[in-house]
Amino acid sequence: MKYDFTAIEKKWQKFWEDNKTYRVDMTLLENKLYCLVMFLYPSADKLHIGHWYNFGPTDTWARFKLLNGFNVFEPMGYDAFGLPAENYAIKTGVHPQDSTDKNIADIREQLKTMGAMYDFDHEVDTSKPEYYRWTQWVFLQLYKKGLAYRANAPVNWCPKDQTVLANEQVVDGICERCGTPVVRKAMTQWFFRITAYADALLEGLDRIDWPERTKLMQKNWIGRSEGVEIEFRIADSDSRISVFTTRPDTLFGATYVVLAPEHPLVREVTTDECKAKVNEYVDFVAHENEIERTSTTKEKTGVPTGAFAVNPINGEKIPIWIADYVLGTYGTGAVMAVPAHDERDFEFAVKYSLPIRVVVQPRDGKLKEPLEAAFVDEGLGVSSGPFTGMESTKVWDGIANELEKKGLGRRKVNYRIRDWLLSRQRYWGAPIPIIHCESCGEVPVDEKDLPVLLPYDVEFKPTGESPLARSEKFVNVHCPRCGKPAKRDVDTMDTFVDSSWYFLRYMTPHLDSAPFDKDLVSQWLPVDKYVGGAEHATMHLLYARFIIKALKDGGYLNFDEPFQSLVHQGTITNQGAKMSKSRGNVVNPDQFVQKYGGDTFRMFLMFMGPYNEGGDWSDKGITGVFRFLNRVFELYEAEAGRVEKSETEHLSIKDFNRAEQDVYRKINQLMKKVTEDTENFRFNTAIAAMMEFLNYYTDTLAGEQVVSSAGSAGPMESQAKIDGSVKNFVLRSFNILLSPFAPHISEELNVMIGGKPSIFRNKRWVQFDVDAIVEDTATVVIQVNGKIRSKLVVPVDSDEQRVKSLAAEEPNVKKYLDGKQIVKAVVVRNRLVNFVVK
RNA sequence: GCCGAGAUGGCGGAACUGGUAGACGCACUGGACUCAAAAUCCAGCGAGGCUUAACACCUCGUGCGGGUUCGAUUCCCGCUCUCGGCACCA
Repeated sequence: MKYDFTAIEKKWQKFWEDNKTYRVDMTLLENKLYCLVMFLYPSADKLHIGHWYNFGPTDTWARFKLLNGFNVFEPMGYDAFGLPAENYAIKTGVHPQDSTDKNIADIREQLKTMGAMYDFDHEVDTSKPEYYRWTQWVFLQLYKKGLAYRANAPVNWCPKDQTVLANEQVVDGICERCGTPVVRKAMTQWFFRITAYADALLEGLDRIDWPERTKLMQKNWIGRSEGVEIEFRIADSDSRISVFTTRPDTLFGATYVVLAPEHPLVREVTTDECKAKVNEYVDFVAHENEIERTSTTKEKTGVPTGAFAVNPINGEKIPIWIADYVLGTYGTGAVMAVPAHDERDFEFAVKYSLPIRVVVQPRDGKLKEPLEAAFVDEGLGVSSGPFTGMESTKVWDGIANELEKKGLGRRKVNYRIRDWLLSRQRYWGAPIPIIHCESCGEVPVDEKDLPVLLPYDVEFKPTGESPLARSEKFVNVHCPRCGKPAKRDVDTMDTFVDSSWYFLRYMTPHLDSAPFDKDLVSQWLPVDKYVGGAEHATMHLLYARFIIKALKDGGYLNFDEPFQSLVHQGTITNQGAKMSKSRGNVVNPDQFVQKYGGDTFRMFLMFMGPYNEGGDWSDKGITGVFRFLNRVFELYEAEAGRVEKSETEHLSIKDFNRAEQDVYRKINQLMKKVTEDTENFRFNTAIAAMMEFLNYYTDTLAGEQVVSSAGSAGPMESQAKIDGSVKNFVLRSFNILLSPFAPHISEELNVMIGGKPSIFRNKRWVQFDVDAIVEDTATVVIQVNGKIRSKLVVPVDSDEQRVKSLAAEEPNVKKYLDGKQIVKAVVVRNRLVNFVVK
């Protein structure tokens, strides 16, 4: 019989479903293990290779842990709100809810062909009222704690599409959909105060097992910097300009002050003579679009205001400029410029002939003046009043102390991270549960009145305002506080809010009385292993950490880091580009499942290379995995009749002949290798080792055939003959090793050799025999002056002197030693001998 | 520009703490089976040289240039290129 993967896979998928094989008893907490993949966006493209690459190997790992006795919970769900469904609706008129529901139904069927351990009774769907009701609840908890607020803020606006864009839709300052440059437009928006958690988010990184580069990305994104906020008095005025600097040690070198063009003091300080130029410039900057404004390659521009500021450390009067290289949104929106020690100030000062004054010299030598570039390192203070001659760090503290004493400055920590703008002027999302009342102002919807239902019948074509604003039924309500007519907030929430807490909902997806079961969540969380793409490093992974911390502070959770251990699968590209529908290079996994089966396909994805590296897609090589499974199937089919069909098999190692010892050692080595590799997501090498073993084992059996058919007596026969008990052991062990990788075929093989289904109910991983792994011979490499001249097979741990003299006797070694003087001989036990000769 | 990761045969990739580079697989070549093909099986497969009766043997070889070491894909210094992130954050 041939390996009929289609029949086998169908059969076992049905078996698993009928027997609820993967149902998890949530109340069994011993050895609990929460294995999570980032849930999926149910697009019309359905599952692509990238999903399989994320989910398949993770399922292998989860099965491996299950067989090792863990009570593994591996759920799947749908991040169903979001822009693509809405854009699709705008284009085709199909309502997002209809297309989403259909996509989910299709995708669920596709998921089943993968053979993963999902219990579909635990699915979550963020677009269903039973879910988003609680997303709104999350919003209200943050609102109650003052962590959600409304403010006027610039948003990304596409003038062509007449719509607000999410940050993810703006690629290099261009609207992802139509290619028009995005402009900034001020609108009143909702924010989460993630900045209040900046330090907590940094601190938590030290406690979690995440890829270092991801932690570093978050660290950089948060961008904590310690500095001093310094007050510059404005000459002939009572006003002051506050600047933030991380280099107060260079304060003596400040030769001008720069305000951001949108700084509130600009109008106040500008002198009459400069007014025209300044207004013109402010206007010019306001019309720059996002790319122009933030481009680092663009030449800096600016104009003087005519006013002067007084340096608080030495009373010097220095000019105040405005320039586009100072951001209104960071620090105080104003900087002190120290051209000698800051690259940007240097560039600007050179362009506008502003003075450049060196106040830090390198410890070894002097800077050549005029400077060719800013000297930004630390060193020794010069021309710095009482601080001259001191180390930069000393000057830093000295000046900071001095300013604090005089009340002209204070130490301050600034962050690069901004508050999370979460409102979207879009339809397909969870409505923000706020009511605006003329007399009461902002009124949160009462929790018992949740969910605020998203109306189905809404015109969602973009016009620049939120589609919900056009639904009178939705908008017009009575104020819950005073009863007067009021209006609902018409914005919806960023889908990253939905995905910031979904993993709490999986335990009890249909719970009606609360967002999650506090007891279950406190016992199953944090997630033990989270697997998903690195592209979420500074978005979803940061947002979720923040929401969890906020909920913990609200008293709802007993942990503050949601994902204890994180793994990123690599990205699968196609011809070097990310797969996406717009590029038309998406590869559909179904064709491979049809041609080779789900087992082969998921195994091939694991065999391609290191899991965290991904790579460019090519189906070259899938035949190798397919052949492997075919050969495995044939081996079991051929051997099934010849092995003992009992599960309790005691091996009497003492009686092993040479061939049996070899086989036993190799299978034990394999157990160790596959166990360690799978644990650490090194699937490719685990599979290679299984292939290697299969090659070895079929060769061995072939040798046995030759000997027995020849019928010759003597030592050869006794060496090659392998007892049924050993074969039985090999087949059982090998199948267990294979089962997390190719679950369908393994269930089938298990039955063929007399096992009871299901492997994943029996939960028995292999236990390797430590003593059996050790080789009894070693190949020692013999080098002369580091070049390999011969090899020697010796018993393990042979006497060094003996190995050395044996080595020297090797003909090809002797050749190189003759007539030379042996200066030294390096002997590494069981590995090599290196003669150093002159 | 800054931060991070990486570069190994025709291709994907192996190589434990510095110790046989190229495991495993693909592709390719030759052979067996077949009327033929597919599938399968066997053998070969980094480059070059020498001897080819054969086993061997020799030189070079892990992006480039140096260094440390008896010995470097592995460690150090300096480059080049590729990928990912950030984008004037003072």
